[in-house]
Amino acid sequence: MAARTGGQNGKQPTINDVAALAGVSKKTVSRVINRSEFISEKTRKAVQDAIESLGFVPNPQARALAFRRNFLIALLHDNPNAQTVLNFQQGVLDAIKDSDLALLVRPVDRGSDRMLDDVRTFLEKQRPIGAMLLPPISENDDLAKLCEDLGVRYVRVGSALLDDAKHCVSSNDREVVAEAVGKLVALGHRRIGFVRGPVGFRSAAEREEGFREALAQAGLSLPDELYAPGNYRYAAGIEAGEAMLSLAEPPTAVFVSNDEMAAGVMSVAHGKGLSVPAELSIIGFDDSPTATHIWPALSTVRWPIREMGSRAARTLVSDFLGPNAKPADDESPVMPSTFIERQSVAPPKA
Amino acid sequence: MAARTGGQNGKQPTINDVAALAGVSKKTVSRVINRSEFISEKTRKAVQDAIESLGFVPNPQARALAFRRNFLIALLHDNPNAQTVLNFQQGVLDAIKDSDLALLVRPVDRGSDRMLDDVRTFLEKQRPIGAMLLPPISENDDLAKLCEDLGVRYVRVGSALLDDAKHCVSSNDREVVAEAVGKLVALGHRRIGFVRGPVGFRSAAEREEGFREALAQAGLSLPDELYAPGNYRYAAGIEAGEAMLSLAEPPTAVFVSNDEMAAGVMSVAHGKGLSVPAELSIIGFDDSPTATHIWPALSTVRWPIREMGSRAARTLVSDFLGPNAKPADDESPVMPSTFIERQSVAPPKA
DNA sequence: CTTGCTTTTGACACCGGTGTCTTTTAGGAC
DNA sequence: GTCCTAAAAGACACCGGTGTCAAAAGCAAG
Repeated sequence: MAARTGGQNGKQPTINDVAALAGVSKKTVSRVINRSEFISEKTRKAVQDAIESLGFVPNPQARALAFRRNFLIALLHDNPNAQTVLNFQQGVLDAIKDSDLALLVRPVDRGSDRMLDDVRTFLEKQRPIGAMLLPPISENDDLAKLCEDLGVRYVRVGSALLDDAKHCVSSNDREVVAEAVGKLVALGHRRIGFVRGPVGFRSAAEREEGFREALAQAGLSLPDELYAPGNYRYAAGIEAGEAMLSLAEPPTAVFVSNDEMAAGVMSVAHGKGLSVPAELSIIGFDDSPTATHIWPALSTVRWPIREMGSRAARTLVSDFLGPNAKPADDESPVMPSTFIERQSVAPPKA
Repeated sequence: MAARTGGQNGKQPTINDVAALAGVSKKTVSRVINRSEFISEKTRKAVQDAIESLGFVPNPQARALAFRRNFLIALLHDNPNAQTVLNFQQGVLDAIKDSDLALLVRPVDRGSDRMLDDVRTFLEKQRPIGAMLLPPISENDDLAKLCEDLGVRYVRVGSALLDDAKHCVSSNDREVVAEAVGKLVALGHRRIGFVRGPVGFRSAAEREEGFREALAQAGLSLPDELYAPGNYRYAAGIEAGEAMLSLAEPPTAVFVSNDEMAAGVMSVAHGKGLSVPAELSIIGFDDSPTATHIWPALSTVRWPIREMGSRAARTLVSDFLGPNAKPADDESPVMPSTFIERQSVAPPKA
């Protein structure tokens, strides 16, 4: 508990006040703040005391100006889903908690044709040290190039490596999807449906590849009628469910590329009086809140999203976070997703 | 499309460059940037051209320093639910889009006993112009007082007026809950259960009051066994559902204080083979994504959360947002919630 | 007590803007 | 043309820090 003199005379103390009180020059105070090594223990102590007793907090704007560098990092996203953004954000904050950094969050409208200009303006104005790009905009190479051009560091977060390791944090979706689908096969499922994510999304492609790998591994094929397009929205799940579950020979299990669509498929199953999981096993992806809010609870794949946030921040600005922050060079930027088994999967009936 | 000279020679142009190019003093350029009125049209034009051709963007840190004021507003929240935070945030951004302001998002750990100190440090360091407090932390008077003391403007967002209108944006939960429950009554329901939100949350109290108002209005009573405590979590919904639906005479309808718990109740109903809405009507609150992802889709109450975000920003910093931003004094800070009817409500069986 | 070196400290300019006050310019009345 | 006044523009200090480089202090060796 430092003595809080509060806003005495209504003004924040400045470095000059500290210098005066400690009987040193402001530069010396600056050295203490920035942990310069060329300072005697005695002086450091005196300055520290003065800082404490005044409740001095360095003005970040002044520092930013003098350093010609802003202690800000930006999180750019196009709301893949709210929980993901917030968890990621929390991970970032875990990482920068004890540093001087602050986090700027910036939604980006992927659809707009002014998107690049908007981001450019934002980056030019705020000049953050670095930017973290969440999927799906992390897949946009122009955006990465823009950061590069503007001298803003960047990290791209995705379901697979999108760039060299220095600019990437990713999960291993393909493997984990293959593993999950492998479990369906092991339970005896032979007719397994697939609901895809939106075209042009890397995450969707990765999940599909993982799915196909597992089928190939088991020597199974994917008939056209068991393959549905989708866009990660609930309505697409409904459509896919309607289509597949009306078939003469419906699938006994489905892998759906995200939880929201999986909820749609499940709702169709309920509507048709099909019991889940007895008559239809469903696996989703995301481990969104929805996964446990529907009935039966959905087996799904979880991204280590908070950890990815920390990792992304550390990759981006390890040099601002103290000695242990930097991920070792030989450490892979791939963070493992996990398959979560809940109640929506069972062996096929009969 | 301004000519983008890009990062020529690797540096951002400064106000001095603009001044030199336009053949005026930097103060004059400053006047143009800040739309001072004492400037001739001719000079303004010349300066504008210079700005355009250099692609000059004023350095916000330098401005902040000189103005002794930071062009930042902060959003403090304790993740009431992810979608809410993000929607609110979007509303704020709608409002500040064309201004010089930027948004800083800061999660706060309500549980921590260092919470106040953390926030204080944050505010002292960043010195935002103002802070927006989302529920439930908006209900914390100490936090509001802290902002006051630090000279940081604030706006508290809540389900009811928490402070004077200058510091408040709220919804009219009580009324709308009463209206929703009124509809249950109108359909013929007489045994209506209630699942409460966490003790100590204003939002929970408001919803309960609305519920009781509607019952009183209809001359109905609320027997103890139809009143369940809760905490806004799914598991609490499960518990409440187990308790009420095991009764000899279960309710024919339930009002649940948020969607997440409502999903829990619904899942118990499914588990017991009760058909929703035929045998049990359910109303939730929040209009979270979950509401439409469960089956049947949940009737619920929607906060005008994005609009509240815009409104909060405008109340906070109307003086930075141009002439039309200020909400008129006689305009109420109460924004209307709406009852959304979906498939989880029907007349009682028999 | 000097000398010579290293460590510590300080003076002063500077980062890129704005505030204040002064000077210049423009325009109208005489 | 001169004078006066208001509008426009500029000079210079300042916001609160850091960089640079020179000066002071500390210390061992001579």
